[in-house]
Amino acid sequence: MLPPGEPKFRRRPADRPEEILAAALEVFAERGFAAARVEEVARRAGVSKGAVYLYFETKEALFRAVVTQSIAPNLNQVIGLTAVEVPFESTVRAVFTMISQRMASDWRMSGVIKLVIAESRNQPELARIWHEAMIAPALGLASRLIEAGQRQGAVRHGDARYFAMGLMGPVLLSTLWRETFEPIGAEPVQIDRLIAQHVETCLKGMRP
Amino acid sequence: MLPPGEPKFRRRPADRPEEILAAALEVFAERGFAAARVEEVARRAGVSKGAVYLYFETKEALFRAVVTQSIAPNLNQVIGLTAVEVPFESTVRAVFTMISQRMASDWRMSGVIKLVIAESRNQPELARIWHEAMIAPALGLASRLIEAGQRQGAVRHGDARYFAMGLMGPVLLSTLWRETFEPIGAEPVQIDRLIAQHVETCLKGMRP
Amino acid sequence: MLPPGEPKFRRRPADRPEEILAAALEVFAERGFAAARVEEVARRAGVSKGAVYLYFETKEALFRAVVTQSIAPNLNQVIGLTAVEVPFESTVRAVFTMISQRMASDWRMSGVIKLVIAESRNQPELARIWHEAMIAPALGLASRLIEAGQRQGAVRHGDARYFAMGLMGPVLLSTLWRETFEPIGAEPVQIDRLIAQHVETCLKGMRP
Amino acid sequence: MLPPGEPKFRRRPADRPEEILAAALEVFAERGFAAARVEEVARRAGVSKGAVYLYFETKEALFRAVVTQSIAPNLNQVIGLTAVEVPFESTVRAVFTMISQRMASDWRMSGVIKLVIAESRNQPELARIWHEAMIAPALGLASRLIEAGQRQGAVRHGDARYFAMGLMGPVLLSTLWRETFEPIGAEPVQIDRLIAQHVETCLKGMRP
DNA sequence: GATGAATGAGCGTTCATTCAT
DNA sequence: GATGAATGAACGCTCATTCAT
Repeated sequence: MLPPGEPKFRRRPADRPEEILAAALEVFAERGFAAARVEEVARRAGVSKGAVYLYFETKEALFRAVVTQSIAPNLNQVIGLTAVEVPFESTVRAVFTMISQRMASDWRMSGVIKLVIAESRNQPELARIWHEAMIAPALGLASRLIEAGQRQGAVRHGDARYFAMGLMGPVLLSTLWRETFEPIGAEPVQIDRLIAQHVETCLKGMRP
Repeated sequence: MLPPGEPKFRRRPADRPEEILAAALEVFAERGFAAARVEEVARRAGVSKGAVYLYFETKEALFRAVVTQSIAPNLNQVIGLTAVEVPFESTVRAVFTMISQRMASDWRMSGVIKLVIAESRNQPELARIWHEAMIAPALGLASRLIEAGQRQGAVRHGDARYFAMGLMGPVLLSTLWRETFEPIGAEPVQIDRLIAQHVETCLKGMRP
Repeated sequence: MLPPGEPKFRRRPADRPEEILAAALEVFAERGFAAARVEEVARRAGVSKGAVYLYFETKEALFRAVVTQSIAPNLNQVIGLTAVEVPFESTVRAVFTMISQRMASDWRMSGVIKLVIAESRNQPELARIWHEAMIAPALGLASRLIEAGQRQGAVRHGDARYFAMGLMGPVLLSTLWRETFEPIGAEPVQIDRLIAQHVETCLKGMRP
Repeated sequence: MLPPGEPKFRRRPADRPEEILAAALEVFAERGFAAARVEEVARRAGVSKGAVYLYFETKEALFRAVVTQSIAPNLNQVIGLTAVEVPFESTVRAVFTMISQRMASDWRMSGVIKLVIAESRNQPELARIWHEAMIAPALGLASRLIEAGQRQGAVRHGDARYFAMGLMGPVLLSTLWRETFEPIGAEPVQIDRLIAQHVETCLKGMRP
């Protein structure tokens, strides 16, 4: 009874939007917003060009969805750590171990970070959302952690926000390194080893 | 350099390429390569659209020129420091003081860095050029400096390249912060202060 | 006609084509052929988009059906008047009273007239059908009536077809007025009063 | 010195917009707004698709320009007649002689009238503009003329606006006849003869 | 050299039509 | 029969590039 050959249409389950989002993240991360072609997103998602528009109003809406959906899963993980009450240095090690594991395993984050940076002028609303939902909370959490360390006498005098940025900077560097220079043949960075070494350096350097 | 008596508002054709490059950097940094319009570059350079094509074969050639011309001035300055032979920590402080001053004063570098990151997949040749001409030499220089420090017993055991990235990471972070989040109202970062604090933290943390 | 006991809100499949045609006339009259969307027709008919294609091969076939089905009911009514043999002026008054009542009550005719006019170049076959089935018979009927009046000495010398058009013109004008200018706030026309006054004027003006 | 073959570009004088408008009127009148293709307008104007967008922002703006530019020349001509003070019947004859000549010679008016009618729901602003700039003034002028005739005892009792519509109706009918039914082979209407006969009929029928 | 009107390939988006369910 | 997700041709609009002036 099955007709020979491939059926022209195939009804798929409700995960179509996710498949399109995944394909869109790939294409946007590779090409940037303007150079990405909707048809290419559709091709990688295994659907026709028109199907993309069944789920997303415009190319820009698709882009927004790509960026905003990247926030939730990471946010929860970071928030989870605030509850734990442990000595300062152990907490910093735990947070950055988690971050480096996420960065190493979740290839999607690197792409989104690059997109937010690259498109911030064209889509300031996305930069704002990312700042408010991801950057500011994470930076605030780290700053408060450091300030607590300073009050406990575990951390020397200094701007807590700059200490936090000093810890985070190499995370960003290694992420963008992987996105930018590894594809053209630069020596790979082992993110977990880089971060582990850097965290120890900073912890020692931040002691009174 | 200007012939005396020449009124300075008189545009001399010989300046055209530089003016176009400056305008192009502005527009590319704001919009990215694909979303940048040649006509907008021409407008900001005060020339006609056709004039851009008198000096640059294509939009892509213009982009390549923007990125490659940004290398030379910075490269010389870094190379200059290798000649000087001073104690390890003083050299690190001197290098990063210079870097933070350049980053704070030369708004063009931030834009180019962002462009190289954003367009690395579309224009891998540019990422390669930047890596070979800027990143690898600078990283190699820093690594060799640190290795020398380790041989002198001034720096503890550890991967020299990761120490260098640990030092550089916050420079990149603050640069992209200024490009990405300050325009949407995020709290500004004082790059020189951040870097100064971070360098002291790392120097202390890198001691044996 | 309805079987007794059948609840009237129960949609019977046999009504589908009529419901679709009614919805299609609405949408085509509002938007014109090209701007009308099949999905909107389906929505107003309370069926799915696919259902339209169960009854009509293509959008164009649906449009043809809308236009051609509008012919029959009116044709019978006009033809009915030819049988009656009454004095000239009474017949003219009777015909135009009927026309003005139809025009005032049957909002569908106005829409179809507008469609035939608007789409005559894209669908010349429809203009031809309408001309052959509606316009030419009606105009021929009126012309023969007037020629009879002229032979009886009740109507002055002149082109009978132009007299007929002189009588019909304001009917068309008021119909299109209602379609075109009343929706944007122009003063409404009372079609029956306009036609009554105009018929008297023409009858008097056509006397020898 | 002339290169053989056709030059790829040819700079034309400042009448480009008019050429495009003329071509656009043709295409819109034939196809309606939605079915008209910008590329076809460009082809008939002898320019490329992109050139249309040098002079008109969007297809809709082009359509608006087509409709609004049709108003001015006719308006002046009608207004000119209000100044003249002549006996009632002579004035009516003069006005309609002028109208029939315009309609017979200026093929553009018929197309625009059809467009305004057909697109009034999609582009109500245009129907409003046409009503305010053409229809209402002309109808008001005719009504005032007839009311003056009534005060002079030259016109019998009756609604002046309906008398005016009675006079104008056949003008619209014959115009749309030419647009709609003559292209499909219907017998042509000699607009000037129809109107001349109709005006005499109405004038006689409007006498007290 | 310099200009900017003109070109036309390319892409976002729509929607008539199809067909697996 | 009915549905509506899916398709893909078509078309509006943009903008890098060209070239007559």
